Amino acid sequence: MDLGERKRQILNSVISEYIVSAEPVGSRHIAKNLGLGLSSATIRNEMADLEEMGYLEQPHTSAGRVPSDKGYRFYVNELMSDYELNMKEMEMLKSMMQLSVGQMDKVLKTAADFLSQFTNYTAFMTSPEMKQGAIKTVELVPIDSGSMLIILVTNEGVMRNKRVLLPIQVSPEFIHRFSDVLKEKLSGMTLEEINLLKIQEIKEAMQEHFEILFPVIDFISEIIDDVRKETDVYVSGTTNIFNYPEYSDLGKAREFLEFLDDKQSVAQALMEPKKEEEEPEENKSKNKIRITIGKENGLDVMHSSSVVTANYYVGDRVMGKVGIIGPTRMDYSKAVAKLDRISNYLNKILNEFYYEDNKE
Amino acid sequence: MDLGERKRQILNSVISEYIVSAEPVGSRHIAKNLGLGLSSATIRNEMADLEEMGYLEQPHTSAGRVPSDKGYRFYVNELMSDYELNMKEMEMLKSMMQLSVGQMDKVLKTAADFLSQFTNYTAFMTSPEMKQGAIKTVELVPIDSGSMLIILVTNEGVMRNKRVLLPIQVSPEFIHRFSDVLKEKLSGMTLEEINLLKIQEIKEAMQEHFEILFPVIDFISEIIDDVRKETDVYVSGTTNIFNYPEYSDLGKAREFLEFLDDKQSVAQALMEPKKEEEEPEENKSKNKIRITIGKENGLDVMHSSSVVTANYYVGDRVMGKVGIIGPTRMDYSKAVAKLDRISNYLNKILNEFYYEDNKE
DNA sequence: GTTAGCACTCCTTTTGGTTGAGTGCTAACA
DNA sequence: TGTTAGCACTCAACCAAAAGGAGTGCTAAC
Repeated sequence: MDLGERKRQILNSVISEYIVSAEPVGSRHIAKNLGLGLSSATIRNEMADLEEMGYLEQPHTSAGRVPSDKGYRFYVNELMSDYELNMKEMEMLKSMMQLSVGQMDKVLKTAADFLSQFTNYTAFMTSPEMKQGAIKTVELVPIDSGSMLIILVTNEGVMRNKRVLLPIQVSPEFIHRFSDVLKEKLSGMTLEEINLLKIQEIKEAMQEHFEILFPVIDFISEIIDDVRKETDVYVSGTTNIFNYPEYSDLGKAREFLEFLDDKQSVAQALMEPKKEEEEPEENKSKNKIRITIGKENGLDVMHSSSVVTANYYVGDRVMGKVGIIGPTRMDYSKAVAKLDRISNYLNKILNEFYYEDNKE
Repeated sequence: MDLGERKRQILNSVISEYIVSAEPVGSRHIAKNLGLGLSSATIRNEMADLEEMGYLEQPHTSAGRVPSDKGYRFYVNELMSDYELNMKEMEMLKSMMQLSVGQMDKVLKTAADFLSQFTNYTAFMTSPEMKQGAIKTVELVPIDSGSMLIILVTNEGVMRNKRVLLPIQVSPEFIHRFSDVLKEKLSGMTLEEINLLKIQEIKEAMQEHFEILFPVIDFISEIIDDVRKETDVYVSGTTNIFNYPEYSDLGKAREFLEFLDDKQSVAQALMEPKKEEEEPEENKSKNKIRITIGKENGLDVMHSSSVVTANYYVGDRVMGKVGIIGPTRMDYSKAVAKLDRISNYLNKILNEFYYEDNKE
């Protein structure tokens, strides 16, 4: 259904205005603001039409109009213009780029922290998913006579370690030998590929102290399993929601913060639009940035919030998502622009630093 | 200054009542509630005295009385009775004890999460401080031709790792050899003890590829430094504050949540009463549980909150603090009892599992 | 098709009065 | 001298009514 130029302009104007003011916008305001020499009465008629079509809503009879989810959708897909970062924002961005790179988790967390400060919304970051769960390398490190450390580096550069109490006393030298055996036998394997045959192979190679093999295998599979199903979500800048009048009701704020505190459900909310193929093409914005508006989010708590996400990569494998959560009355244009910059930069760092792992 | 039995009883009654009701308590209520056959008028006189002495306050002329910080202090030190966990609470505690032990961070985080659920206040946990910063063991693990992992286990069982890009190509075998050298030379050392002589020793032992020594030393000191000054605080159950009317004002809630979000200042707030010796003995409760009430906390934001902390140990070295933060109108008796149980249990786990590291 | 005019709606804010819990003080009582 | 009944007073909290104002829909004229 096409809208006609004038209706588009009016809709655009209403939404843009509402995004900054958070107050229902009236016909008079639009009439003045919009350059067209139209009277408020004309605008009023058009707005009534837009409401009938579902793009606008009226909180009550004698109030101005407010965009509906459908209105925002249209705005995002058709009306919104690209936002250009201003000088100050460029400066901020630069300051982020000077952050040092260390462990991957830290890079990701720092990026999320920055994102929340930069956009003034709540930012999130899902931790790398280990889809295939292949082992890059395993290492055993003796700590003392009774315990050792298992270190496991996966395909995607994720690292985990776990301390294991030894069922029997073995020498450090033995642990080193054992470590070498494991490394040789398990490197490149996925969890599925570690079967009885493989275990037999390892057993033969280690010659003695078989008793410690099973606990080790146990721990390895546990670790991989952990990492694999770990729906870890890091959320930053939760208190930013206090900047927006939509959360000025204590109940609302509470509900939302409790939701954000429950990593489990945040993860769920973010994972939801996984049915990528079913989703209409128009819901995607350029550069793989995806916007989910209001009720498009499954969870009830999210019905008056929007989510803007981007993926991050190592090589060309999707590792996880970065994004922001804010009220549906979000400045989508700015949000997209900022997230775009940051995710690009993040990809750059990750690939410079971790790409090695995924070569070959 | 002694109070006399009756005043003590009345003060106790007022505070106990206020802790559950959060409403200013009036003379009439106390007259009825307290078994003594006194009229409200008498109570009124006594309460006026208590106010004059600074134990009680009046929000406004025609309201009941509310305890002051001084009142709470007196209550905590002199009046409060030990709280006995009831059946349901015992059950909960048991369920916590079944949690599996894995990496130390996780144990600590889980304990904090549990603590917040158990007490219904906000819980915190400071990460292990590495006071001496001695190296337990160092291990280098080749990842690929261009990089390796440095793993460092400290005295207290804290583990860190960092990936290092290699300035030159070296064989995995070399890295192993190098690893053995480092382990031999550095185990048990503190950062201060790694001096030029030591470095020379290592250099001699490694024979070739000296170029990679310095980056490694660099990283080691960086890691130790990181760990040492890392004022990491983990906060759990922030949204619990919504259960208490003192935060039912949006501004208050916001202020407090923003404070909790800023790990830096939380750390500061918790570290403050470090001048242990100066502190009057009475501020300490039995079993090393420390209570800081209202304005006793340095930071402004904390002026209407109280903090209850305990230390946790490995061996008999203090590793960090666990505790809870709540309104000054906190149920101190319950809070102390619960924290006591949990910190004891935590110590048990930590010592069973990590004590090895600190033997010898 | 556009617009001026006007009655109408309904939220928001203000105002003022009422209620009730609780106090301090005084005077009488044991 | 300590305790108590009585009473005037204070002040937050609640409620209802009134005023204000932004914005609409509709009608009639341009």
